[in-house]
Amino acid sequence: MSTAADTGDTAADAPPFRYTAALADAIETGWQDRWELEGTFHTPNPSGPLSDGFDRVAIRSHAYIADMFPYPSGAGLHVGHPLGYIGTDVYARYRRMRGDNVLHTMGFDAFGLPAEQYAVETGQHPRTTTYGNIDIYVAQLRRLGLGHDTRRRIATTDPGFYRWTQWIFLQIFNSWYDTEQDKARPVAELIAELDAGSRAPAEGSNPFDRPWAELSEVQRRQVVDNHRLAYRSDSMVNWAPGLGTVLSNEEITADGRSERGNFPVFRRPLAQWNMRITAYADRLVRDLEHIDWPDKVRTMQRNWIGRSTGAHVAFQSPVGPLEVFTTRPDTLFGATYIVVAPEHPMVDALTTATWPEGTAESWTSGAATPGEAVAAYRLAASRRSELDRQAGDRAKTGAFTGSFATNPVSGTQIPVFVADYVLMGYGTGAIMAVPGQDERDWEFAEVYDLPIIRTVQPAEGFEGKAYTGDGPAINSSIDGLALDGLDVPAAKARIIEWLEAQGSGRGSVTYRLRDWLFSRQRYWGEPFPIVYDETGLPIALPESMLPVELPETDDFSPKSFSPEDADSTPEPPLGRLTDWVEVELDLGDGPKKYRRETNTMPNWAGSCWYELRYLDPTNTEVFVDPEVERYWMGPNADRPLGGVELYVGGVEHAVLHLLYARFWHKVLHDLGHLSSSEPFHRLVNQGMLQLPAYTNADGFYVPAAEVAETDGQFFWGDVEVTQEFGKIGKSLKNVIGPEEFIAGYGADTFRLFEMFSGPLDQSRPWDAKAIVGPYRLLQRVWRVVVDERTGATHVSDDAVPEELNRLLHKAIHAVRGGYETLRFNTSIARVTELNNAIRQAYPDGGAPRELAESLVLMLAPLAPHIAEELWSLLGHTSSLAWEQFPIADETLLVDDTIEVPVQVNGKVRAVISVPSDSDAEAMEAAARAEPKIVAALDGRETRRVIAVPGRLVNFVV
RNA sequence: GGGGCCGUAGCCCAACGGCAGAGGCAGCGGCUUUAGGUGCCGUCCAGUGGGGGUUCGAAUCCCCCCGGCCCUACCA
Repeated sequence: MSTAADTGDTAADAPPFRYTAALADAIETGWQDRWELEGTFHTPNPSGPLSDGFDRVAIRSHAYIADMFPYPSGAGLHVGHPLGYIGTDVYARYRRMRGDNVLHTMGFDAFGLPAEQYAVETGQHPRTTTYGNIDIYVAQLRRLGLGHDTRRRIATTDPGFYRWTQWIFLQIFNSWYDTEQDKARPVAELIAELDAGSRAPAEGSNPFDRPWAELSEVQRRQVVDNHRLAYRSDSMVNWAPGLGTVLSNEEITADGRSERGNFPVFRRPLAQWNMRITAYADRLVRDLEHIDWPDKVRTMQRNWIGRSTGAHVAFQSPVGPLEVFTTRPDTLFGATYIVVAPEHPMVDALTTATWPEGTAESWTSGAATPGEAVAAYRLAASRRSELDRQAGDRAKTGAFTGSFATNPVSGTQIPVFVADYVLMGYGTGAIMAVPGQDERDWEFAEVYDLPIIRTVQPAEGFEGKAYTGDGPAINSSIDGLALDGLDVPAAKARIIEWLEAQGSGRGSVTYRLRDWLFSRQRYWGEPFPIVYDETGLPIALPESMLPVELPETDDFSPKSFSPEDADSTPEPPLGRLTDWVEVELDLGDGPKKYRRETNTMPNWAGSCWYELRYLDPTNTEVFVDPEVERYWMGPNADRPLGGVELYVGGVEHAVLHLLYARFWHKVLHDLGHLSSSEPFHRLVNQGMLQLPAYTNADGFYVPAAEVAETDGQFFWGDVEVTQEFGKIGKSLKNVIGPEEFIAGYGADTFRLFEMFSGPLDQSRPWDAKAIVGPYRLLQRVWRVVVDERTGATHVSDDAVPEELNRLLHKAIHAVRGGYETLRFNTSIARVTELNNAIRQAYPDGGAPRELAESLVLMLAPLAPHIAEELWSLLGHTSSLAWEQFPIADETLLVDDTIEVPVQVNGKVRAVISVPSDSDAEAMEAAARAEPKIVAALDGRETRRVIAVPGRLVNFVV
């Protein structure tokens, strides 16, 4: 690895005032101190506590530029992290110099499992490790010279922050989704309408057999709870007894074990908090049209939400109607059996006491009764995680329930199976199986020897099994319903019409998206602002009791069980704190005993709204002042739904964080707290750096830091190893931090290097040796202003010569273009080009001040410290952060004469010089006068002439 | 299985549909140096992964194929 010594700038022979790593270090830390002292990056709000100095910027336009905030892990930053942070910083600094009031800061996403697990291992409190890590991050970010408004820095673990996370939870808890107005409304309005009789409880929300007016107080509370956007329900969760906690699907490996600890994970129902994100499914899809995000991410969100249209169809069974969802109601005639998920509520009822007469042996799974077969199957299924069940190419398995249901069109009795390829969480948890038109059903039908009926004529030459394509319907007509001959869409429309007329089905829309499981049995998270009374129903704490602080304890480990103990029940750590859990409160009707909610929120909670708190971090009255929110994030012509102007982060958050944050934002918007209805207008995913990693002959990775290169070959000790490039991470043993580069070359060089190797959104290999390029650039820029031998500033007051002046203004134009489009690599190239020209014209110093100053200003967003230093050496007393970025003189962008190619049949035959304002006729005339063209045309007739002013002339013969 | 992105000098990357090269790394030659290194100057280097199409003109737009990367996956 390179160090300062490697760069060769030893004191002995380098000129004393050369720009070296040591000088860079002094300049950088000096300016970092000064920026902090002067509050250079303190951004004024239009009103409220942070509005000091707003008059100075009131007439400016404004821009809010943000990064996805980091989780402060113990490992610190590696070279991949700052790519986005530097990118937004360069852009933010550019926008400020372009004349905008720019809001740019960074906080920490600090709740979460790693801190808790580390704490459990070491016995240190998670708060200690978390805030210790934050200190390390803050120092690292500062050393990179990021121009953050540090007054706005928040951590999601700060009580002053999570007080508002809890407040937002209460907003969500206290609202319901009005499908008529298509927005969330306060629960109080719902109750008023129910009381007034102007509204009936929503479908499925009233489990009691009586109307609202006749319900008891407690029953009414239950009905209202069933409307809430945050609600409790028994849901299937991933329970890892060995870890003592439930896990999200993302925390489970493909073979159904916990990612951490590799413990078995079991599916079991537990009372959990959920967020009704499904109510927003349509809007979350629709509004993707109006935000400026990569197509890829929008597609991922659309797929995740998975809106599909089809029909619900009721099949009569011995124990009542069995409802299925299908996207292919047109294939109903081909439905030869039914499959229900193992967790389906009707499984017990459907399971018969004995095998029906004549049941084939292959259907009984060798069990004596259907009850035995189904029980065994359900047990096996519960031991597989949902992810595992979804993992493809597993052989189909199932169990026959003993029951038959009636196909509503054909009247056929078809068997009902339980199988785990049907998921309880999607649709109704039951499907009509149509092996003729569905590959999975075909597979299952082969295993159980079930009938297969084609209801769509396969295309000519089709030789596969299930046919999923379009084609005319066949075998699909009875009296009063003729589908035969119709294509798929027409058949769908016709059958839905028929089903609706018969009352045995209806057209419907279903989503893949499920409600968001919102509680965790962990210590290091936000407590819920919820208590329970003697009814066991949740009660929201009043705002005045926020925050509900995470109670102090040394006993923060989750209780763990024998890893195989599937029947154990999680015990949240907070549940052990009896003094905290059992509480006497006066919630308006005198002091009473209550029990606190002991789950905590998932670590996504804080990241759902932190970008709003940056706006108004010190406000103790509201989570964000509406006027401040409107100023920074309100909708305008460019951002029709409002939101952060530019948000940069990794594509790994394409779905979860960005979907959850959009959801909360929309709820808050509906409730009137926000003018914007989307949190992030423009999203850019920074590319991933690929670092060299090395494998030995056995294919194992060896620590990249210990590998040395000799004559193009790589060695780990004596062992020759093979180089490859891959994602930075522990598994490839190729993690490398920014510190060593900063020590060896300075932060400015590091920033340039990170920005120079390619456009921000492009992944690329990291070639550490190439950092000398940007280093040399800064040394050369330095020499334009400073005499290396004397340290004197050696610019002149001469006028800029014509040629250089044109080059300068072209550079300004191009550099701006690079900044505007986040292609900083091209800005750097144009700065380099200009600098090379200046140094060629003035090899011994004496460059005109105007040139030098423009050069420094153009470099400032990328390499702010050296730019500040040079700006100061050029005699300026204040920071250049707020200086005007150079503006190109349009008239200097075009030369008086230009060279244009002349083509004959598209092949370049000559280059001619013409006045740049020549019109097509003049260009053609000039081209025809060119001897080479005369020769090339050779007297032939020109059939067509294309002359594009300023571009080219093309003769077609 | 589905979806997306990307293939331009040895390498990283530029190029409103209009002369393929802005910039850098590496290499080579020279100056500097006791030497190595640094610094400076100069120089070398591809016809755009392959095939087809649209066009006066294609790296750029369209189709197919190859290669690489990323995401997602029994969603009825």
